[in-house]
Parts: sequence; C-alpha cells; structure tokens
Amino acid sequence: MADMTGTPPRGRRGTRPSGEERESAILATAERLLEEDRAIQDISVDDLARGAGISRPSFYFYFASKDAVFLALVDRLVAQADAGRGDLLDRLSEDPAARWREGLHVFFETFGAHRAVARAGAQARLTNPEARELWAGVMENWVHDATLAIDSERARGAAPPGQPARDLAIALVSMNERVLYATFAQDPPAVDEAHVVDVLLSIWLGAIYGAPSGP
Amino acid sequence: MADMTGTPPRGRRGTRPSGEERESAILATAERLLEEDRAIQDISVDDLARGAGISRPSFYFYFASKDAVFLALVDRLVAQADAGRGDLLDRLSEDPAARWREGLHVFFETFGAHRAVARAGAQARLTNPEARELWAGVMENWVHDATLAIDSERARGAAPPGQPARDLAIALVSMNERVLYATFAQDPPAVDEAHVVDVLLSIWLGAIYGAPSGP
DNA sequence: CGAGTTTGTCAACACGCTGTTGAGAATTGA
DNA sequence: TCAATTCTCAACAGCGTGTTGACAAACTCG
Repeated sequence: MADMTGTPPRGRRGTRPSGEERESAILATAERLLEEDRAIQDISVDDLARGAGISRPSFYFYFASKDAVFLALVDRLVAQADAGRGDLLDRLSEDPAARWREGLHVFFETFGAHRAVARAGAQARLTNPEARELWAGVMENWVHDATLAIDSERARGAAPPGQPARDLAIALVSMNERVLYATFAQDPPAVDEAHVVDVLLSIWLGAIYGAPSGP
Repeated sequence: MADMTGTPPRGRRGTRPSGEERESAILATAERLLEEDRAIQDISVDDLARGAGISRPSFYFYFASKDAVFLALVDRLVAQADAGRGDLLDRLSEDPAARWREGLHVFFETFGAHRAVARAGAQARLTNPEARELWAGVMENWVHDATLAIDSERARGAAPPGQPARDLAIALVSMNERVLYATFAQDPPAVDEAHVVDVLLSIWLGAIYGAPSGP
C-alpha cells in the first residue's frame, strides 16, 4: 500500500545516484535518525536531505513533507504486522493457551524488530491524521481477529460468556500496544522485555477464560 | 468551565488586569483551545497571548515557554488524580469487585472531567521530558497501589498466585490509560463511554482472581 | 549523433514560528 | 512627589518549512 512511484530500474554505474536509490537513502536516513532516539519533531527536512546526500529542495522532489517519510516507514511496518498476523484464529481449539501466546509473540516480534519506527508511529498517531488512520486500521485488524476468536471459544464452550467480545478485544489489543511501547521505549513504569509476553498472556487468558462478571 | 478569573486581591476597576489574572487567563485560554480539539503543536504562543489579551513578549513574562503552560495544566490534573486515588487499598476485603470498580471509576472520572487536558498530557508525554516524568510519576502511584492490593488479596487467599503483582499492575494500569484515552478522544477502535468501566473491571478481575497461568 | 523531452538539482526567496532586547508606561510605596 | 517595581510591547534575530524558476544531466527517437 505504500509506494506507487513506478520509477523503472534503469540504473547505470558512475552517474549520479538516481530515483529509487535516493528515495531509499532518505528512508534509511530517517530510520537511522529515529534509532538514535530522536523524536520526529527533532529531525528536520535538512537532516534527511543531507543524510541522503541531496539538498533540501531536492528532498521535496521525492516526498511531499517530512511526515510523508515517516508515514512510509510506518506503512512498511504495518504491512509486516498484517502479514505476520496470519491465521491466528483458525486453529485455536488445539491448544488455546499456546495459540494465544503465539499471537502475542507475533505482536511482540513485529513491533520489537523495528521498535524505533513503532515508537515514531505511536507518536505520529497523535499529531498526524493520516498516521492516525493507518494505525487505526492495524488496530482494527487485530481487534477483529481477536473478536472472532473470543466468540468462537465461547461458542464451543471453552470460554464463559461475559462482556461483549469486541469490547474485550479492543481493551486487550490496546493494552498490548501501550505495554509493548513502554517496554521497548523503556518508558517507566514498564514490564521487563523478557517477561512481557507472559504477563500479557496471563491477562488475556484471565479475561477470556476467567470468571465471568458481565451484566 | 473556562472562566476562572476570580478577581483576586487588589482589584480596581478601569486599571489594566494584573498579575495572577493574566496568568489565569493564559491557562484558561490554553484549556479552551485544547477543548476545541487542537493539538499542542497547533496552538502558538501568539494564540495564547491574544486569548489572554496581551502581546507575545508579555506572555514570556508569565511563562518560560508554550510547553510550560500545558505542563501547568497537566500538573493540576495530576494533583486531582492523586487526591482522588485515596485509600483504594485499605478496605478491599469487604467487597473486592465493588472496591476495584470504585478505583476504576476514580480513574474514569479524573481523566473524563478534563479530557482535553488528559489528551494533551498523553501527547506531551511523548515529546516533552518534563511531561514524561510527571506522567510517569502518576502512573507509578497507581501501579504501586494496585501492586499492594493484588499482593494483599493473594496473601489472604482471595486471589491465586500468578505473574508478579507489579507486572500485572503495570499492564493493567497501562491498559486503563490507553483505553480511556481512546474512549474519551473517540479514537477508534474505542470502547463506548457507557461500558468502558465494566469492560476494564472484568479484565482486572479476570487477571487478578482468574485462573493462574504462571511461569 | 543531435534535438527535444524527461528527470533531477539547487540558490534564492517568502513566510511563520519561537524566543530576546531594550525602551518605556502604569502602579506602588515612602 | 519621586523612585523602585511591575508590566508591556515594537523591533529584532534566528531557525524551520515549503516554493519558484533557472539550469544540468540522462534518456529517447529521428
């Protein structure tokens, strides 16, 4: 869903680096600067341009704005997250706890692998409408899958009735996002990276299979 | 809720409004602009100054920066949150579910009463080191109380052992923050305001009293 | 190979924001 | 009434974004 610039691959050696190389250089620079723990607002267009070896006006040939660069990075991460999610739902009757753990682990791995980008995304979500929509879409996918899984477990009698499955799913997925953010950014109070999946799992299991307290 | 110019001490008519009046006017303007769903970055020092009836340089007589104004607002909210928290812990054996619900309700009320400020605080946390510390302090207080309460419930045999109480508390308090933020900001996917306390409660109860799944 | 199109580049500019300076007006207190 | 204190703002300095228009390099096609 990210880039639609078709720029074909005609690359000669020795000439000035062109097209996609420059675009990639900008993206790589952006991710590198984020990994130095700098916030989006502390990175200027000039930083990105210089990092990619071009002038500031040239930057605008490739991206419409600074935000567009970070949005492209988040876009990439989001694609990975969606790909990794796979079919969490399909085989949950085998071994529910192990299945759920697997799902949480995908979450953990996806955001952990590019934590700097994840951090930037969580930040951009609060200031950029496009980023908010992008992020909302990902969350919605996770919530949707989790809702189906909870309803399915209830239908087969493995989980008791309780609060609406979708509401539980929203709260649990939101928890994952916030807790993993704190863990990866080491933003206290945070759970240790080694335990975080187990802690989240125990809450998911308690919420889904534990004592009902619904209306 | 906007107008808090309480005409303090030496107020003569006709003279220029002075000192605390001006400071209050700046704070009131800041909260009003936040309530118009504007982000901190979309509010300029000039907006605050004009809203308070002074020039931009005069603004700097009262506050060191734009962030200092919002920090003062968050500070106020934080004080309320700490005050409202009270002694959640002391009487939990009477009726655990009702007690926990009460605690969640305080959370809900505190952030709901000044949701625009809460939203700004959650945003400032990501960009401003002082705001981050302030917020971390509040979170830590909630986490601390919840940790003691969980350990206490385990000690008297009302709750089974499981993940470390502090880790559970961190995850649950983080969930509260994130879920209430989404609900109040209507940032999808979000739980409906009318159900959100019940949904959160069922997860807290499931996590604390539900089936153990320890390491 | 050479003329025209496409692609990429950047100096210079326009504008908006933050934060500072220094001159001076209003108010207070003796 | 006169000086200290408190408060105010025009003007300035500086940095960031985004735009313009002139120009260069590479590709295309006769």
